[in-house]
Amino acid sequence: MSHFGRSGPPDIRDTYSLLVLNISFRTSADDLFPLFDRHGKVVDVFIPRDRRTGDSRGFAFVRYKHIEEAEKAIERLHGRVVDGREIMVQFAKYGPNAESIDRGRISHSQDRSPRRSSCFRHRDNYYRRGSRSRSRSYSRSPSRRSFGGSRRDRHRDRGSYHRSRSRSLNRSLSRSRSPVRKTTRSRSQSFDEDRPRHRSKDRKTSVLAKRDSSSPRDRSPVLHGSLSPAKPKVVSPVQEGMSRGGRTKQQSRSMSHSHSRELSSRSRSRSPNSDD
DNA sequence: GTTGAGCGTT
Repeated sequence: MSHFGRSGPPDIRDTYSLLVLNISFRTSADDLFPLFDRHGKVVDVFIPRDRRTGDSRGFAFVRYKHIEEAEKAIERLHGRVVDGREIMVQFAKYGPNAESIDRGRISHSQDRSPRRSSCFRHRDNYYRRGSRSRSRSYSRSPSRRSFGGSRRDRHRDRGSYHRSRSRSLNRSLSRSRSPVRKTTRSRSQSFDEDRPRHRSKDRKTSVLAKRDSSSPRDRSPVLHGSLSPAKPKVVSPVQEGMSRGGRTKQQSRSMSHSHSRELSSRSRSRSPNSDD
């Protein structure tokens, strides 16, 4: 969806597309439009969003009708601080169909691209399908003529092409590793395998259930909270008891049920290891 | 209140 509320891109024939990087996650197309429209006729402003969360992905596309206006906008707005962040403005190298485009120019020669299949287009599918091909699989033309290539290339060559949008999820998962896994793994496998399944399912449903944000500015932090480890409150005292007492996890599990019931029914003020 | 490499749409 574009800034003008239509479905899909507007008349993009012979427009010049600028990629605006490093915008704030709170910056909306309405913020960028007046800024860029001062330097020429802006045909469209589009901020790609994460399809699941709806969050901005931190960059935008601004389309101009004339190339000289686009160039002027680059000169004037590159490095400008918008919403607290120094934006980078450059010609887009790829069109909406991941075609290589010339200085951001979008002509009508993008009927269909054999390089991509539609199921691979969306970023959500990249990391799910390919083990390592979840990054842009479309061929990048080496003609990076515009400025700013060196900085971004440095970032890319740093081996950080794992920058998929699931970074917060990765952080959460890496943080959620509990030291409990160190204990005896005799019959604890069923327990160890059960817990993450429950959690991931709960997380998924909660994310889907809470996807209700209408405008980006009204975004509620509950989204990120649901993506966080989100360990159940009742499990923390049980985990403490497990790691300290060193009892088997089956026992702990059966106890955790009764404990959680007790703790929820009673005033929870009891110490979890009061049964020693 | 929150992240920060990078190229796109109901």
